[in-house]
Formats: sequence, structure tokens, C-alpha cells
Amino acid sequence: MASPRRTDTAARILEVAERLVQVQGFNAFSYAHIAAELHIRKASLHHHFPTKEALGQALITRYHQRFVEALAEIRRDSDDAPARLERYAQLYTQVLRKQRMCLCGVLAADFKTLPRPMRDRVVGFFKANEAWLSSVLEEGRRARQLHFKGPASSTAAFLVSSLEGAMLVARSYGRASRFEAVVKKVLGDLAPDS
Amino acid sequence: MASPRRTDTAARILEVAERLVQVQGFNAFSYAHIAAELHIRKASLHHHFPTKEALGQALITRYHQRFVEALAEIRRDSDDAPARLERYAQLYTQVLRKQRMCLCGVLAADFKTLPRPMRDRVVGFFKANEAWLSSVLEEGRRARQLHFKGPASSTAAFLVSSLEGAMLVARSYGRASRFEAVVKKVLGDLAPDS
DNA sequence: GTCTATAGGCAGATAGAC
DNA sequence: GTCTATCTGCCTATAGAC
Repeated sequence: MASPRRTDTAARILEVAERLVQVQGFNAFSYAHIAAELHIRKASLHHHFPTKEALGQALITRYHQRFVEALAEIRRDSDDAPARLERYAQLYTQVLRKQRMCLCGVLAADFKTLPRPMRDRVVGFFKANEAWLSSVLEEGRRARQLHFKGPASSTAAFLVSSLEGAMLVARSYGRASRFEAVVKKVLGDLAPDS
Repeated sequence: MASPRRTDTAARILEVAERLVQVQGFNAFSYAHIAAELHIRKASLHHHFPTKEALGQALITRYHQRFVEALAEIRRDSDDAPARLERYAQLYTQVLRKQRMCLCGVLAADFKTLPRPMRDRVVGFFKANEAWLSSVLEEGRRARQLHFKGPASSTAAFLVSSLEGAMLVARSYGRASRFEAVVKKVLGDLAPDS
């Protein structure tokens, strides 16, 4: 390892900041909170991310990339559509279990207070999710594993909406089982037999 | 009118504050914003609502009451279940058309930063919605106008989740039609014939 | 019930030493 | 790359005059 942990600090900042945003929202967390957790000064944070907006953009980009990788992995590992949807929902469940919201779901609530570049990235995340879901849904329908009417994109939009909303409400109730019940119903309606 | 507008200022404060929270979230709006819009000083606001927390509680209570009244009106005016659900969804649509989120939906995103009394009221709002929906769903099923499996409360929880999520995402897209498409799908699945 | 004035704290951000 | 020190501005909230 020639240059070992050059970006190590930046990575740790993103890790902590991501959690803080997911739990508290973009406007409720601060550089001071991150600094306290990492035992460094606020000024040091600005060396890695000059503005809060820049940090916000980096957070979404990273979150998006990780999600895309997870979706690709699901495509590789699972070969039937119902299983793929099941694992897709599990990505959300894992987040909720940590008492967090989807990063972009929580940013959607803060949407009107976000600078344009962050807004565009939030919408980009949703679009990527819907594009992936659309192709999975279409394939599943062709294989007669999934049943739904109309364009796959409509059902994909419905799925993203419902899962984001179910997360939001379930976290307020403090019951992850609420989320899982919604998942069971939604996926059950798509694949009545599985 | 003997004592004409004694609570007039308080009402106007609530009106402005409600919109600000719905658009920006609880942590992004401030007494200064309200004061500027109403052309009074920040200090005057504290006479009506001593703390931001007190204002927050009043906002949810008022929102909840108005919603309950609207639900009672729907029950009176519509006599079949599909029509009632249709009008229920329209309550959300009216909010979204103003580029706002459901007050309690947006507070659910801020949930972990809210004081206990506000949290309880947010959950109380969701519970009231689900209770009303449960009875409408159950009646509709008995009358063979609606079709769904399992307890009505599960479908009610699903409906609240999906509508809240659809609002959240649709507002980010800036397309209210996205919300309406989800409503059409969800209600269509419940009442295939209507 | 509204005002002026102000307190005390935290926000995001910068300059410059080391 | 991290630090100390500091700036400016906004936040919620209070005291007390009118």
C-alpha cells in the first residue's frame, strides 16, 4: 500500500454525515456534529468538503453509486423477478432497521430548501431506481412470474413511492414490521403465486 | 361581533407557519420567516406561541382536526366506498397541488429531531387516518364494492404509506400527475369495477 | 398585544500558523 | 491536513416599555 489512507478522513466524514442526514435531515445536522464524532475540528471538515452543499452532493453521489452496485449484484445473483424484488425491498429494510430513512427519501422532504445540484441528484436517484425496477418488472411479466397492467414504468413508480412512504411512516411508529407488512402486500399482489 | 378577532393573529400565524413547515420542514423554517410575512416582530409571535415546540404542537392539532372534519364530511356526502376513497385521495392531491407535503408526512422525516409531544401527535394523525380508512374499507368489502385480503387495518396502513410516499416523490419530480397515477393504480386495484 | 433591545448560542465559513 | 481564532449572521427566547 503505497499511499495508504489519503482519502481516509473524507470517507469517514461521509460515513458519519450520511447517518446524521438519514436520521435528522439535511437542515438539522451540522459540521459541529460531524466534528464532535470524529474528534476533529470543524475547520478541518472544510478542507475536505468546502461547503455543506458540496458535502451534500458527495453524499448523494456516493449513496447512489452504492445502490447501483447493489442492484447490479441482485441482477447477477437472482434470476427470477420475484426474488429480485424481494431483495430490492430488503435494501430498504436494512436501512430502516438502523432507524434511518432512505437518504434520498429524507432529502425529498427537505427538497424545497436544497440547492439545485442536490435536487437534481435526488431525482436522479429515484429515476435510477425506477429504471432498474422497470426492466425487472418487464422481464418478470414476460416470464409470467409477475402480473400487472399497464407500462412497467408506472408500476415501478408505484413501488418506489410505496416503499419510501412505508419507510417514512414505519420509522415514526418505531415498528419496522409495519414496513415489512407493506412489502409483503405489494410484492404479493405482483407475484400471487410465489 | 362583540369580541371580533381576538385570536385573529394566532390564526394567521398558524396559517403561515403551516405552509412554511409543509414546504421547508420543521427545522428549516423560523420565527423570522413568519414575522416577515405578517409584518410583525418576532417577539410578538412568542406572545401567541411561547416556544417553537408549542407552535409545532398547535400546528399538528389544528391540521389533525381539520382532517378529521374533512373525513366526517366525506362519510356524510359519499355513500359508497370507492367514492369515499377517491375523495380521501383528493385531500392529498389538493395539498400537493400547492407544492406542499402533508404536514405530518414532512414531520415524519424530521421525526428524530422532534420533541416527544410533537412525535406523539404525528403518530396520532396517522392512526386516525388508518382508523377511518379501516372502517371505510371494511364496509366497502362487506358491500362487495372493494376487494382485498386480510385485515382492513393492513390495507389502511398500506394506503397511508403509499399516498404519503407518492406525495413525497411526486413533489420532488415536480409532477402532481405522478401522484395521481399512483392513486389511480392503488384505488383501481381495490375497486376493479368502478 | 405589539414593540425595541438584547441575550446567549450555534450555524457555515475563512485566514493563517504549524 | 489539522489546528486556533475569528467573522458574520441567524436562531430561539426574554425583559420590559408602551
